Amino acid sequence: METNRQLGYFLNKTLRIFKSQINTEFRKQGIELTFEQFVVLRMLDSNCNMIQQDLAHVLQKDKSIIVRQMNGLLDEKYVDRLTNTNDKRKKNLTLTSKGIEILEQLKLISNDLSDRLLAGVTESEYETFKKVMLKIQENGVVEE
Amino acid sequence: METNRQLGYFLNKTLRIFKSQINTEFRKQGIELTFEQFVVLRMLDSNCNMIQQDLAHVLQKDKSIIVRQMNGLLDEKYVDRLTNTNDKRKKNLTLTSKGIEILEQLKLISNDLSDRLLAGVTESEYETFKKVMLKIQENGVVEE
DNA sequence: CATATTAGTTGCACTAGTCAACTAATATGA
DNA sequence: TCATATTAGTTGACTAGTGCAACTAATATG
Repeated sequence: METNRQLGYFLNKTLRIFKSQINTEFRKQGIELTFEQFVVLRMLDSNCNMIQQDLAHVLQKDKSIIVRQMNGLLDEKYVDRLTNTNDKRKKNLTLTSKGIEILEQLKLISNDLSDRLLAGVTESEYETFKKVMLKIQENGVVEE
Repeated sequence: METNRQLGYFLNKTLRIFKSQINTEFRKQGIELTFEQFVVLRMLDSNCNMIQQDLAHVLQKDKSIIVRQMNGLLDEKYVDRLTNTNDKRKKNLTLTSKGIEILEQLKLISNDLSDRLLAGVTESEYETFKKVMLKIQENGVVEE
């Protein structure tokens, strides 16, 4: 494979475009959430009873970041955080009905934006694109 | 194309892995530069006599961000910033020899990391991957 | 020549992320 | 059992990156 692939450069620029446009759309629709919080909400929607450590692990973030992002979501009552009765260290996270509701709106915005940004990209090209990113994520796991 | 592609999610997680690992490697080698500054240096290396607005436009960032990133590079004497004699509003940016030198080191780190993260990805898959990102960037251009 | 535009700069506010220290709860093993 | 280690969560201090608005200085435009 050739050198100077500029992997980081391409990823960086592409994500900045995505993030800035989705955040702009959130503001336009009066939604006071960030893209990162959207990712967390989506994660809680598809995985039941996650705790903060699970989120930190899946998203490959420091647990302190999760705490802070969660605080915002709790303040706005999008998420419930309940201490696990079997293990009082753990706090189970679940979406409230308000959270489920806003998530539907956020998904619509995200899907519309993705449609627009991926115009002209075939299904098979997108599959390859996703496959490469999953491979990078797999290769990027840091051994402890 | 299916909905719920999670374009942002994949991009976000992949880039976070890349950035955090390249910044760690920079620190390990005693390099006090960030990934973003590396991108800027690379850009100045391949495009002669850019001004800050050019950088802001190519990188799709606010011009104020460029000013601040440039200040750090100027302090460390990796870059020269000279007022254009024909148009005194503009400031031409060029790499110093120190800048060219460190850039070679940064490129090595970046290429090594990319090699590691892209292990198992074929040349043609990477080409498709890049093509999709370029398409997103093209579709993401905001009309003024 | 008045006005608009452009390039750069600065201040302010905020999100994201890193790191270290800390508490509380639970697990482990001599 | 009980000292010790580990785990989950929290907080504080710090830095990088970003976005926006206001501003200066220089140039372009009609």
